[in-house]
Amino acid sequence: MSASETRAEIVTAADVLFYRQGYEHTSFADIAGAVGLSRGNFYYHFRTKDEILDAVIATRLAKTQGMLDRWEISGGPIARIQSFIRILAVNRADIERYGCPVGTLTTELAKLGHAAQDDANQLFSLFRVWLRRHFADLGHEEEADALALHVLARSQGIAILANAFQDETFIRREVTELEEWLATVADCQGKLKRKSRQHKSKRGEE
Amino acid sequence: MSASETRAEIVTAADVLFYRQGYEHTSFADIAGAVGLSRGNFYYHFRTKDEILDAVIATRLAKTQGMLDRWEISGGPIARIQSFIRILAVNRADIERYGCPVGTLTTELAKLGHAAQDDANQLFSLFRVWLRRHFADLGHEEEADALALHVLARSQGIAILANAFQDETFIRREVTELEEWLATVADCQGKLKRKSRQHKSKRGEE
DNA sequence: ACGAATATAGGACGCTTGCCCTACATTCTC
DNA sequence: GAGAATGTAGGGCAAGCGTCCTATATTCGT
Repeated sequence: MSASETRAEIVTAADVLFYRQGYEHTSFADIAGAVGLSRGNFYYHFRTKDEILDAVIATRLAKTQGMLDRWEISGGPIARIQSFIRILAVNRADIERYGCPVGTLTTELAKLGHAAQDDANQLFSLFRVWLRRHFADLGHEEEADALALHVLARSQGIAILANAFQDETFIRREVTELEEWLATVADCQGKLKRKSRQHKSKRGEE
Repeated sequence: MSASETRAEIVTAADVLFYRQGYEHTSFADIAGAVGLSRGNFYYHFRTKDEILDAVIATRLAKTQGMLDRWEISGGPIARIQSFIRILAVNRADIERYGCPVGTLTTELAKLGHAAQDDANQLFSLFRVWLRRHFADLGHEEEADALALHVLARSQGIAILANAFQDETFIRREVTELEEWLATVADCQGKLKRKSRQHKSKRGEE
């Protein structure tokens, strides 16, 4: 098997293991075993555990960016922000069992004081600037960043409690509430727009 | 030094270390070193690491209960719920550095599949039923639990992002928003009560 | 077809972990 | 003040960790 294929397999396996068991609690042997490799061969592809973590974070960043791009091909800012909110409902089962992949990783790395902490935070930043842009498109230029952080925080909180209490109806209810909140924010924008016509009208909604 | 004193010192040291470094990342030697004990002596007081964790959780439960009781000696339900919300502001520095003690512990134990997971969740439950009771006192009997979980989730989300981004103004802003939200919930109760003596009232907020 | 590059296997290192034991010091009891 | 209970120290265990090395397969360019 080609080196890049094996490497990709390792990263994929490490990705899911880091998610389910945590970074520190996952050993070289765990990953090697999951891929079906010897530890020696493993070392041929990754010299240190940190290297694997870097690779995992890199692919997560790429996959996340891809997802955000996909959300952008159709619909307006409201629909796009909704797509974000709905990950909670879509990935409900995983979140109940393992929590949010982004939140749990950054939390763990923060406690470990790990060097890759900043890289992991980039995952949050990816969502943050994406959401911020769409809130700005809704006419909330000034509070765009605060709104983005607000949505992120709400999602993270939902994930944590869903994980702790394994409560499906809780997730559904909170997602609905968050969508209602978004609607009021979007509505507020409508009023503002009617007052003072925004400069760039690159909307596509309503 | 008496056995119970040493034991208490160990638990205190373990408590803060588990909070700052995480449970798994904290070793016997770390705790023993923090208290200034030999590993041998340590074993005299605690045979296993799980035993220490249980003791730590127990004291956290007791301390939390004590705090909730203290919040109850004065003020009405609104002020009490506000007390809860304000822990975020009060413990701002620690939360930025180490996250929420409850949230990070339950998250970690969930990933580890640790036996004490349920005990740690009791910490959440403590807050949950306490908040629920006070929301019920506000006239929101039916949605009391949902409202309690909502506040809990919001707090957790704020803690996570504050920890990731180390952003002080973010915490302050979100705390203010959460307090405003509480005011609308409380306000809604006032109207409802005037209308139909605090019963059969759906839809609490907004 | 053959040497070179690539890929895999398995063992071994030094260290740390949680855990356990035994020997010594201290304190308390009578 | 002798002896029992309590507390402390330090060493040592097997297992697992991340890391590294070397020997062997496999693939590939020419």
